[in-house]
Amino acid sequence: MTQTSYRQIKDDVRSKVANGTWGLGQELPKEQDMATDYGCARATVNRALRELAEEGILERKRKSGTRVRQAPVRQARFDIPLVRREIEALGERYGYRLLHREEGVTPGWLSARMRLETPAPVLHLRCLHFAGDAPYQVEERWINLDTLPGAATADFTSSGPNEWLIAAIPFSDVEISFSATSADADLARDLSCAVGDPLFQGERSTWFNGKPVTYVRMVFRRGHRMTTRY
Amino acid sequence: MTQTSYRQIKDDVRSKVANGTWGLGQELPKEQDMATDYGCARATVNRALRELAEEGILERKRKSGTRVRQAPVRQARFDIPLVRREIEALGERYGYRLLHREEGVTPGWLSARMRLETPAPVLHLRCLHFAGDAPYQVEERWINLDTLPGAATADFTSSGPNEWLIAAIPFSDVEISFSATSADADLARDLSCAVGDPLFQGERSTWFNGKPVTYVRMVFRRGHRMTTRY
DNA sequence: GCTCTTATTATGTCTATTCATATAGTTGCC
DNA sequence: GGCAACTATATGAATAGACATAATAAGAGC
Repeated sequence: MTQTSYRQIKDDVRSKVANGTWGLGQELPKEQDMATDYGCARATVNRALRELAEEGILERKRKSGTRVRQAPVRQARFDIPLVRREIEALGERYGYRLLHREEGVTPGWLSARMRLETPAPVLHLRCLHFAGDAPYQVEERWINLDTLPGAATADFTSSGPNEWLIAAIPFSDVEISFSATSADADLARDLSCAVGDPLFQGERSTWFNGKPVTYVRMVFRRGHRMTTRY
Repeated sequence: MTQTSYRQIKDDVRSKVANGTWGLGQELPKEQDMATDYGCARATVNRALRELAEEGILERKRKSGTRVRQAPVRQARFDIPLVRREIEALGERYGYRLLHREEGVTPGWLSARMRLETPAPVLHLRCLHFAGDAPYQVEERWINLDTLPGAATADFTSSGPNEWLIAAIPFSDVEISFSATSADADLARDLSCAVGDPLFQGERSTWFNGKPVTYVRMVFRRGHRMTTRY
């Protein structure tokens, strides 16, 4: 191959940063010079450097140039798939069960999470996702019936609300957060663990054009880890 | 402005997906057509769509075209800054204390985490990071002295190993994972919480050219959450 | 010395064109 | 029908050239 790929340049720059040829905070040659060195167009170098900057490795500023980031504010990317896929990716059989279903109005803490001014009618569901025969995740979900009245009549006994929601409504804003919690009596029973066991949990709120759609709390089985590499 | 920016196109496509104009799995017009519609070059549309695909909103395949992703395997990006920055970003005064320092060899579990064949000499540090006067994070770190002999003589009493490491060695491979743990007696004392409290923890291993550099376990104060929006 | 203005410059983006590459569809053979 | 070979096509990527923009550096005026 005679053409220089932006990938080659990325790899080259990355390794030069990794092996210390270009130390922290050091300024790189300007795009035009690198382009001449690599024997390619400036646009090609530009793309390579731009992507590396997005990955958090470089820092770029107009006029002042490109330099290696001082403090690696590196951002880790985690894939947040559907539970079903997550379990099937583990090579396990996916199973689902609806534990509880109830209509009501948003309690105070939920109104806050959903950024609601006044309480709204909600459908509350508690479901269990299995990996093989073992419980994998407890999903506790609230769906705003003002935004999605159809949820009241939907059947969640054989498949989870996630699948239904995806088909029912798009979303424009999402907030995800992860934290630790400990197993209360219900969680201990559903996830077959001991009361007080530390559990990893995720919470996600979604909005559509400013209107709250749903809030979900996903509590994973004991020992769950969310991992990424780069 | 008469020129069409790839940002405008991104926003437009994003909103069309968000408001349901283009439903899940639906195929978008081909690049060339969109370019004519927007009155811009195909490269501009290409950049917009490429970036949206990278964000997990679209799915692209040569010849078959571009479509809205069916299952939002959306990837959440979390910024993993230095603790110091994290705390200062909260508007709190950053504080640091070294709790423990010890040289030894890698125990079995650590060899596994570092993917070591045979045990290696390590420096073990336990540090505490403060937000204001309150403990914020316990950092338990092991540094491979085979890779970084200089760590043995470094002074970690006034500033954390992270700062030192960043200046001392670049890294090429990183593995991060998050999970839940519960407070043992030591953690309870250092983080001023009760024994058994659920705590959010992160672990990070780094390698440089295949050689293990360091492993760190960061246990956050009670109630810590890692959040992202998009 | 100090502030304001101006010129310079590196990155940011867009265009138009070209070639590369994966792959869905079609064709043709058995 | 089933399978291999071929073709058409949408995206992927590179090039050269142009202009935009932010920010530094230099200069003017006080």
